[in-house]
Amino acid sequence: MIAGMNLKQLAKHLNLSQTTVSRALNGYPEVNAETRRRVDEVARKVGYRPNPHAMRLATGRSHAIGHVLPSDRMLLIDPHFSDFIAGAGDVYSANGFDVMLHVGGSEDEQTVYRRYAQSGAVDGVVVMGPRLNDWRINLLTELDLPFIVHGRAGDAEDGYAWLDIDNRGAFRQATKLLTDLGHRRIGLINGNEAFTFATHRRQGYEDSLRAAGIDPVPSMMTSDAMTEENGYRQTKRFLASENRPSALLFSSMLFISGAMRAAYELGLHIGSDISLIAHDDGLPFLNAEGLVPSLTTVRSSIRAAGSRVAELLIEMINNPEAAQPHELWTVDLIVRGSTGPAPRA
Amino acid sequence: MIAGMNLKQLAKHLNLSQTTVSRALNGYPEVNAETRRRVDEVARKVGYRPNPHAMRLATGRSHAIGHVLPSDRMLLIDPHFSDFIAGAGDVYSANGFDVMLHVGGSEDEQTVYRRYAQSGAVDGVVVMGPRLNDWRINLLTELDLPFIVHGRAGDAEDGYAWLDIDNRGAFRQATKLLTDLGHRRIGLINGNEAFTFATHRRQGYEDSLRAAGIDPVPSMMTSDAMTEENGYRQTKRFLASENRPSALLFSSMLFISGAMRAAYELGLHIGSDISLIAHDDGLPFLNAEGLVPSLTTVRSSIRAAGSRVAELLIEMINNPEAAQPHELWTVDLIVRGSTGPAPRA
DNA sequence: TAATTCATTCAAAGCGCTTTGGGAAAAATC
DNA sequence: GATTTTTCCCAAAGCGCTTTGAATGAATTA
Repeated sequence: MIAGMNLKQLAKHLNLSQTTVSRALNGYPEVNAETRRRVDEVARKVGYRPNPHAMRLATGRSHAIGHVLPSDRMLLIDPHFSDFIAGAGDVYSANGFDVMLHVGGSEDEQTVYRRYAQSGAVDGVVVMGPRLNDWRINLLTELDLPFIVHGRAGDAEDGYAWLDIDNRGAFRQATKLLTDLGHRRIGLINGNEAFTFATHRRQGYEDSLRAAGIDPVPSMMTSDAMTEENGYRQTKRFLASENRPSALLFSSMLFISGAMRAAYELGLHIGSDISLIAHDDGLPFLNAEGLVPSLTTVRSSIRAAGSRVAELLIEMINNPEAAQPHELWTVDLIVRGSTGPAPRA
Repeated sequence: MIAGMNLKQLAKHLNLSQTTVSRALNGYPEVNAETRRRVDEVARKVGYRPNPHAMRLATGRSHAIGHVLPSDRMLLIDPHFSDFIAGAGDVYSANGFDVMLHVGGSEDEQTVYRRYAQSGAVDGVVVMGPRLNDWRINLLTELDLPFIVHGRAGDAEDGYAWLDIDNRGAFRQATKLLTDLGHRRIGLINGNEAFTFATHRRQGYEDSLRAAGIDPVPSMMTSDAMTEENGYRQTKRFLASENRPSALLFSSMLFISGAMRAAYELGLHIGSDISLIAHDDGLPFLNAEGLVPSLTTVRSSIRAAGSRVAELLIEMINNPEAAQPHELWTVDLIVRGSTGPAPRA
């Protein structure tokens, strides 16, 4: 294990040219099997590591993936992000990719993308938390920087790569469970509907209401940052209103503890007086099954999505000709103890 | 705005040598004021951006900071991390630094650090979630890679740069508040004590118990992953035990909603039957003030710590001769509604 | 006026890698 | 046996920047 060993030295050490060593190391065919073996062996023995900057300069490829998080968009700098990146990170490093993270700062988000594209600082980027007709998609397309969207940016689903969960279907299922149980007044405590995932969830909710002959009304829906406090406040508001809902649907587990507190405070029994369903991203510190009563959820691991998004992006980078991937993941409804038949009026 | 403009072209465009242009752009003194002005102007006009890889290769400096997160150490891949990085990220990008994030993957953590050091992939690293006598400190010192620890690794506080909050003092204060209020049976629901922050908190708790003439006993302490579920379980266990504590101290807000649920379930009134204090890292989705009753906390923003850690590290990188920074932040005790006098036995 | 110094600028040599364009020996073809 | 291919390897150019070592003319000093 020699510290600052570089190609030149390694080549001299082997009595070979840099060219041959480089080729041997990078798996090019025009090198004798025995030579390659020797090179590999010695390289390993001396702990040779190509200098990444030199490699990048020479190849123009950075072996890095960009994640850009605006700091004003607080909703992303949140636990969902770390779980997503935990999933993606595994795949990145398994494939020799680094993550370039850019958070907030003075430089405007658009400039960051332009810089990435022009300088080749990253080989691709992941777009998280897309909004309706997100401008990033146009920009990145124009810049010709490979990217994949976690989620979708609206109705036009072609023209860019994405992986999304079926939020609409999930909330359709969840709502249907409730209507099937006889609930007629069902409140939706949604995330910020500037994000498409939230509007999709509302649509699913409305779909099933209509299918059950119920008119969706705005007074039964809220759209807000996903925090414990909002969960508490909105739940309390709903449950304290006259003609209160008998069931509530939440866009995030982050709402739930607040919601449960509100129910406790009002002396309502969860699962009978009031039914609760939440979307569960599988955040490790918030376990739906461990709640009392255990929580009925529509569940899809955001971490798994992170891994898969990473895989797809790397494939796109390695094979730019291939078709843009589009993956829509179905979401499982897991019925647990927090849902029950609608109480008789 | 010309796309692929490089130094050579820019120099030709200006009728100057690359040398002069480079120097002008980088603020070296040996260039005429008027020339510099011209260079700056034209560079801006054509949108010239130096190729970072070339820059890195030439200077050996990467302008990047490494954050390495082992995926097995789940406690770090959690909301605390994203808030920390949100704070740090602002500072990084304001100073032209990128974040290299490495999460899990097959490559072992030590190898990643070695690679970073040898290849100059990063100019420095941030060590998060230190344990007692954390091996990373020795390794990084040996590798001569600038680093700063968020937290401390044990008793020897010299020999490495760190920024920590006064966890011991914080829990001393919190515990003292409780003993002053007459509480004698105080439970500690701590994070995993493999991490130094948690042991420091226990020490603070024990300090104040002793000061009040109370013997700390293991049966009044737990040490566990900071999840909602553990908060619920441990609280319930404590409160259901005979001779139950009249006050509980929590190492994280993540425990709290679970704890409050447990109290509600047992019909205990928070703030009178049972007093609660938690450490509050200022996670945006979990607001102590918004709870009902509002929660007494010891509070220190992890996001602010992130910014400051970033600043310090950048200073260290820019000025390697300077003394290693050590910052110990005091923590504020904020008394709110969840604490009250001990109930008469 | 001659000898120094200063202020600017430049050409050229790296940084450590990949890749192009040969080239010599060995193997295959005629 | 002569010619063509193949196999394997190399020298050198290039990626886009920084930095060293000189060179020029102007300004200063003696």
